[in-house]
Amino acid sequence: MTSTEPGTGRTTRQRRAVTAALAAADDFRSAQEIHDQLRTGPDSVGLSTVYRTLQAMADAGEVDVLRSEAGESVYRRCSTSHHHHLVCRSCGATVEVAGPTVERWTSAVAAEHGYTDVSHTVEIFGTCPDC
Amino acid sequence: MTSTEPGTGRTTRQRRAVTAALAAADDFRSAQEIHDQLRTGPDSVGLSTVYRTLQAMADAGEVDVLRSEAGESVYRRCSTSHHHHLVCRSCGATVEVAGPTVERWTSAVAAEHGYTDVSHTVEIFGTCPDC
DNA sequence: CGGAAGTTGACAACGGTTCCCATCTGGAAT
DNA sequence: ATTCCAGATGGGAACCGTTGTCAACTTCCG
Ligand SMILES: [Zn+2]
Ligand SMILES: [Zn+2]
Ligand SMILES: [Zn+2]
Ligand SMILES: [Zn+2]
Repeated sequence: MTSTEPGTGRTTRQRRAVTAALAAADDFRSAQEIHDQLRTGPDSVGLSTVYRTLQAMADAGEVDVLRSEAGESVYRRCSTSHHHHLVCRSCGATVEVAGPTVERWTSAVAAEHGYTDVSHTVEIFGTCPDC
Repeated sequence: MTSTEPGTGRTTRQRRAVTAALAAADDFRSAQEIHDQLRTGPDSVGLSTVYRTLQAMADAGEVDVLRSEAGESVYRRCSTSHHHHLVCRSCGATVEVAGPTVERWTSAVAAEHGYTDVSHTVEIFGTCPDC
């Protein structure tokens, strides 16, 4: 236990299908959306498996997860480095953004109040140029 | 329609109880926690009413709402000006934080990508000095 | 080829939230 | 103070995303 390489698990048709669906989309998708999309095609995948696969990918840091305003978890294939999201609230178009400014600010604020072991969530919502 | 003062509704024993419970707490509380707390006292309030009251207060901007990691909505009486939260992930102690730095950064990032009508969410988590 | 370990999926169970509606009540009008 | 009704309440059912269960199936090592 606590192995450094917990293993990526087996390569199955189902996992390939979920990964592909996520790679094809450029915005955030919910587990149910992915399940619906695959269900109509030749690579149907059970809902449980979609949830399991997405969760595993999230744990492995292969996808970013965030909660939609409606409370459901949505997933997106992202770069591996630390970043945040600028999301169009009308069409869902997403831009990855990063910068030392916000990282420094959160660290400084936490330190100022004596908080340690700091993490943060930052999301920006707006209307994109195409909307 | 679109009245400037939509009316605060009637003053009932139940709403007073929920408001008081929220005023007494200094950290974020869920609807069910408030319901449980009141249920054991002399001012019992139905769960539906707790939900309705909290939602109304949130809509009126009287309380801040955020989603716990477990997915439930938690509420807290806060100052009315725009701010964010520094929360201890062990004891829940909350500090309101505000500053032009992060506000400017989010605006700048959004503008840089042509996004308009911008809003943002920022939360900082850490371990407070007492933990 | 076995065959053990890992994976799948239909379905049940779960938990937070919302909906429904018969009943009750605050408070304005009289 | 009494009347009266729009507004408010609450118990339970419905809803919905998510997680658990477990027998059947698949991968892949030897
Ligand atoms: Zn991302
Ligand atoms: Zn960051
Ligand atoms: Zn606040
Ligand atoms: Zn802000």
